[in-house]
Amino acid sequence: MTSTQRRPVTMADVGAAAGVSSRTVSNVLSGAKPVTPATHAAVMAAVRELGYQMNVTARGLRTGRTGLLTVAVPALRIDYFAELALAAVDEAERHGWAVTIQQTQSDRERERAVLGGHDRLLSDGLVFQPHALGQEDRDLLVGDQPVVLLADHPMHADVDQLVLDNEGIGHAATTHLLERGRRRIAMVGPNDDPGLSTAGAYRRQGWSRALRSAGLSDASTLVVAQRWTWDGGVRAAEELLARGVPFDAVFCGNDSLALGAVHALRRHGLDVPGDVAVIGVDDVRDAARSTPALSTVAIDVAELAARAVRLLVAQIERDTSYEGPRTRTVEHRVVQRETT
Amino acid sequence: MTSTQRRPVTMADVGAAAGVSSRTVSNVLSGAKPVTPATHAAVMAAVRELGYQMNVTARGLRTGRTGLLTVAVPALRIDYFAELALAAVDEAERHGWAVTIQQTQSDRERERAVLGGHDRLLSDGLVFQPHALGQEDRDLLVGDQPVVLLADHPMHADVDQLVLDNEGIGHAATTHLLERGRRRIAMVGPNDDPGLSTAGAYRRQGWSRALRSAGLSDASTLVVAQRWTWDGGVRAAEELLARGVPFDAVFCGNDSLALGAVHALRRHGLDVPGDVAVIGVDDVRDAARSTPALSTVAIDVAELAARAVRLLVAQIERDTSYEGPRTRTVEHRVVQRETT
DNA sequence: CTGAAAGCGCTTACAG
DNA sequence: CTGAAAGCGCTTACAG
Repeated sequence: MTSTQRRPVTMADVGAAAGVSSRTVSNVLSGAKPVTPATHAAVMAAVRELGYQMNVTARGLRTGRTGLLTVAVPALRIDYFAELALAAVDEAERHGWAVTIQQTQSDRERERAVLGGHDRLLSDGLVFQPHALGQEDRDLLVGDQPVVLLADHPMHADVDQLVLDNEGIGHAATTHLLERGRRRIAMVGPNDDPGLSTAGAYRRQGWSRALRSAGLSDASTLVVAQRWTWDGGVRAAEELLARGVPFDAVFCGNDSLALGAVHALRRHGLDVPGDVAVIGVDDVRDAARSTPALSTVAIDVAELAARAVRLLVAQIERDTSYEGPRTRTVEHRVVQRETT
Repeated sequence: MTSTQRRPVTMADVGAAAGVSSRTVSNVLSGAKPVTPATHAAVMAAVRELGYQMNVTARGLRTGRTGLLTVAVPALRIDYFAELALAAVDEAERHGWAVTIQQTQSDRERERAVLGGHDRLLSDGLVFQPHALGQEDRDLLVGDQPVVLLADHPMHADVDQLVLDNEGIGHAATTHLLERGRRRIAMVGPNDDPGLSTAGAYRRQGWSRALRSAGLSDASTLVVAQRWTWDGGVRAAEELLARGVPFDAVFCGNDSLALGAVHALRRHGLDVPGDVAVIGVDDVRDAARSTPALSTVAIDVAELAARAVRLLVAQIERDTSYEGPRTRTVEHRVVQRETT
């Protein structure tokens, strides 16, 4: 007995059934060239009859397009990146593209591999949030692959990048706390690894500047959170409490940290914002949903992801609206809710 | 002036530079056949020299494998599906596969297209959570494409499926509320569209059975939530309050609904669980994080997604551990937190 | 408007 | 252990 595994139906098979060549089948299915109504009908009938499905890999080899976009982020465990990735999927679908998601785990080698690894990616373009990449890796950013960079600071003038004003974000958050009458404003976030977490470093600079402008100092209330997650926020708040240094507000590097910190502070019997005000950054979905609702410096992640996808698609399709590589600044705004 | 667009480097180019044929380059890079150390070194040097990157589309056409898995879910806006999709990405990466995510928006045509659309998908297999598919579509489930189904009820004996015991889940949740002394137990969830939300219909049956066993009736406290989202939960709770029918507990079809319901109940001055106990289903990440922490019937989504991916990979790779299509039941367990 | 043929860049039996 | 050649299933100049 031989295997019953049937050979997939090809365009040639459809053509044979319809009495035309595979070229005509291709023209009917792609709409690239006009065909007579009779031919069109015959081809479509054969397609249905044989249950033909186009081999998109073969089309991809021939056209150089796969219809796939890659979104590469540090880690999906972090709410911000999860929302970013999912919003990108959503927007891409709206434009007829599919998305594959890659996690780099903030590993430099993996980030380098995403940009120009051993294999050329199956996808036609890349939305990429680097984290561990250094100045030495700049050259990789301008490869043959269409790229839109989501970065903490400008990385390369010849690449499309959407850049956050992180110093401004830190300053805005801290200024908000000062305006609410707080004077002992702790910060949770910045990693001590100089190569990593540049967002944290810039946000910290903004925090320092706001404090200095108000004639305040800061050194004793900076807490390092190795991971910018909810659990990291819990641990950071506990460390802050354990130190015994008084504080009446906490500026957290992102909302995940802030939500974890609020949780931990309340578990320890503190009132938020009565005893301690807390503000985060990002405005992830949970920020508005949590009780008390979290004040934050909002970045519209969904809009950011959508912009990145639209920009990438324009670049790939050489849309007339595409005006070459640009560095664009992403908006942010303070959203006051219940924790400040 | 001609365009400076350079032709991509091919295996033949690498072979020419290394003084071997493309076949040998292929063998070196894939490791399919052994090569002498000298040849290996020469090829790798040429690869580095020329900056060669394999065209994976061409490899895909030849081998019939793309290294891509598709995960198709109703909508990423629903936390459960978002977690499912992201957990699948995570597990797939661990096995060396990439994932593309598709949203069907619970649209029957889109669900049919995912199974056997006009185009054969670029991916090698499918993890699929159907929602709008009916009995008439059963045949599509057994196409040429490797599939693992995540279903609300058994759909086809010849397909790998991981099935929830939804009646049991409804019964467990309601029994838990009864054990906590509740007697007027509302339910939020089931859609009135008979074709949709079979999960809700089965969970409702379990709720009814538990109430009947306790000698209680239910009819007046069933609320339909058109969308199983946080907003839907807010609206459902408000509708329940507006009716004026007394209730001391709410069983919600999922956690998103439950979290929204808790939020709305508290906004209306009710104490949870003092006045009203609330339980959901799924145990999404927010359930444990919210204040008060949400009691729920936990389904380990991450483990479910990981199991589905492992099963699919085994099926695709014809792993010896793969034992043919099976219907497996997914575990659930009541997790009591603060809302009950 | 349509056919016959070349070619996209790989992998893999066929020889040696 | 390696080379020369066929072929995966499409699209697209080249003819007619």
